[in-house]
Amino acid sequence: MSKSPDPARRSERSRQAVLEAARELVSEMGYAKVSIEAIAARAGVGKQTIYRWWRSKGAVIFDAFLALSQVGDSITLPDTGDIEADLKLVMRATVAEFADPGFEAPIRALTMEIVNDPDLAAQYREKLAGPVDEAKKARLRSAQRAGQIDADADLDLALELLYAPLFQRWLHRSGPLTPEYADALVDLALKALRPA
Amino acid sequence: MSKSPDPARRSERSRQAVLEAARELVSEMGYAKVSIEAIAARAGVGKQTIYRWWRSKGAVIFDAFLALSQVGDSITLPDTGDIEADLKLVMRATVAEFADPGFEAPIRALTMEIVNDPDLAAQYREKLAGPVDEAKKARLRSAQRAGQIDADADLDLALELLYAPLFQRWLHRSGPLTPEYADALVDLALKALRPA
Amino acid sequence: MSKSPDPARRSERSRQAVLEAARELVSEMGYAKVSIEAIAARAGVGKQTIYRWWRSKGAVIFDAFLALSQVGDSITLPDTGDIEADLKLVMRATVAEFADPGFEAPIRALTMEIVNDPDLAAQYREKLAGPVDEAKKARLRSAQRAGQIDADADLDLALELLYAPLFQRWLHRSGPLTPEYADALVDLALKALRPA
Amino acid sequence: MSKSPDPARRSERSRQAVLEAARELVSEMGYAKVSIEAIAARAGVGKQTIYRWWRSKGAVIFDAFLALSQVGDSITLPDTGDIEADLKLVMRATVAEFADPGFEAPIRALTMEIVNDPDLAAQYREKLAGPVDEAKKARLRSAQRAGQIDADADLDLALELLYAPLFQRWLHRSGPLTPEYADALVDLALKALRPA
DNA sequence: CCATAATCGAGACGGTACGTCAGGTCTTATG
DNA sequence: CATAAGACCTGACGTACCGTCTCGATTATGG
Repeated sequence: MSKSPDPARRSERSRQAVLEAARELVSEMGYAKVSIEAIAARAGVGKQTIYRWWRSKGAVIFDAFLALSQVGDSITLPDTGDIEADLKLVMRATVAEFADPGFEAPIRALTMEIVNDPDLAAQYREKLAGPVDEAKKARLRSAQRAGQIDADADLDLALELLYAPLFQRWLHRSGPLTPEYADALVDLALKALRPA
Repeated sequence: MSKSPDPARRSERSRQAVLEAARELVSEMGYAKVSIEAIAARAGVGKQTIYRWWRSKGAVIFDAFLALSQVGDSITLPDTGDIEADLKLVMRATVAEFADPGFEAPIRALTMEIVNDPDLAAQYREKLAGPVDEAKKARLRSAQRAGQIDADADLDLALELLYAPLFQRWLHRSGPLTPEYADALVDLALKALRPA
Repeated sequence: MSKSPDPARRSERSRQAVLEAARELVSEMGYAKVSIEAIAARAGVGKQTIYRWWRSKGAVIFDAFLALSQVGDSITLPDTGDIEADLKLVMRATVAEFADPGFEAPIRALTMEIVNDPDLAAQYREKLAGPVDEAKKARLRSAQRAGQIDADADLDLALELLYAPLFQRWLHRSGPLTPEYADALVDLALKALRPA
Repeated sequence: MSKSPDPARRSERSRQAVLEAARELVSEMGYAKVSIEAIAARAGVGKQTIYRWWRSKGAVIFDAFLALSQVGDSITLPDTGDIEADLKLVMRATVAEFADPGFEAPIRALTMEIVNDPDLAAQYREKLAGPVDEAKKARLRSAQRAGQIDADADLDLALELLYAPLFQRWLHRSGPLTPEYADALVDLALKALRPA
């Protein structure tokens, strides 16, 4: 009765080939210039096989990089007891990641999809951002317990305060992304979150 | 010597028609589904006329909304002397603007272009974000003079602290955009910017 | 190894639709004004389907009329034993055909292609002119056996002597095409071919 | 009141430049690929100047080669008293001309125009073919007077008999164009024209 | 241990849009 | 006022992909 394909019969070989081809092509020519046709050709796969298992080009590429960054069962951020030092470490790492030209294409590709497609945005929040944010909030909660951060602080807002400026600067290319920037951002955010 | 078209001979009528058609079409069907072909048809203009004066679909649409939001010679933010009240007013307005479904399509369209095209990103910063940011920084400077904000604060960073969280929440649809959110954001940011 | 399309997968329905559309359009508006775009539209076929199977507009139109005039396995000209009467009959028919306004457009279209494209000229000779000429030469050979024509005559040249004047007069519109003209031409040619 | 341009004001310099450019371009890239735009550019002339003075691309190109082959006030064919020898001489020359690859492009260009455009065909007959044919007929008339050709022969038909086979063979590329062919053709035609 | 049904690769199909070329008209400024 | 220049609208070009649709040729159970 159902018309949806039977996942049990899905060819894992084809799935992997498609995702890998997608990753390669996005890296080589940028998100916009990648076509389903090209992915199928590179993967040695029929177009129908892609259409059978993915809703759109965006979904394929999204999956491709999702699978890549798939986080383990649980992530934990460093916790030395010094929230400032720990955050600066993490933020400097994040800055470095964004500055890496190899990450440029895929992250922008992911972002494009998220801007356009609410479904993918939800999937992104659930599968990628969510777990990471949970880990970050866990570290902030630890800082709250240690009295380094206001116990009443809204941690979602706190995360935005820390990460959104960095993300926006990268997205709009509105300024340099340096370790100093990361430090300054942490300093400022922590000032905002300081216990009353 | 040059082979680029002579701007003196440009038809203002055609230029306006194209920009208006672009605006209409983006509003009606969303950025992704708009084609240069459709813009030309709607504007009653030859495709070549578009290609003569714009580099890409993105450039046209960008121009269309740029022209729309083209700010007057100078923008000034309200300055009642109370930075908190003034910022909350402005931020609530910004939140309202982002929440307005009528703005959704064009702003996402603009954002898409900026993500993809460094040239347009630069143009965006120069023509749109720049002047607005200057006005915002002017208000912050006034608050610095009034001793409401740390005199040593990096105002670029301060702006990011205020606006980036809002922008990211909208972009990723990661939370509600309410007046309360605006207030909370201002409170937090001002705490970070408070004089030492 | 080859990248050319697989003829086995070719859609006969599409092929027929294209050829018919081509014939109709040439008849309606003349060769020069027919476009591949129009043929595709009329045939309810994608442009690519035409480009996949034909090299050029000329090739399509050529095929269209080739298919139309496709001769059966063998053609035989009348043979009453009187070469003069038989030839006059055939030549009068040919004259009538050329004078028929309904044949004008397609024949001129075919001729245009032949003038420009050596490949199509070869195809024309092989598929259309060749078989017909063979039939004509068979009749002349019969006349040779009957002693009505010089046994040593070069039959290719003989055919040219008979048909080229008619064709040129039609092509250049340099004179009337009447039954009398046909008769006069036969008389003259037969005089040239008379046994020594 | 009239809208047609005043020929008196026509720029001879422009006219020459256009015709020369047309000739060059046809020789370089073949009739079909020449555009009015290219002719104008090469001639250093505004497109309008071409449209003002010529009806179509065909008319320009036609004019270009017409001007080139413009025959002097009168042409005369050799007349040694031996019609066979004289005709063979002329026909061999004609064969050579047709076989010359340098003549190929322009003659085919002219022919294309004539096939399609009755007006140009008329012009061709009047300005080019006509005078030449008159000269040929004059030679045949001389042969009639000398008793080498039937006095009652229709000279128009006689010309066709001589030249059409050659022309058709060239047009359809249906056989080699050699001096021997010229001779054979003359022999055959003269046999047809022999006095009774 | 096959039978049979879904998936697979391939790629033709009807389409839409691309970015380019040229057609023929119109405007502008020179001479 | 004809000209060189070239922008304009139009329409066709030939190409790239879209998403759908057959085709055999594998698979991979489940009867």
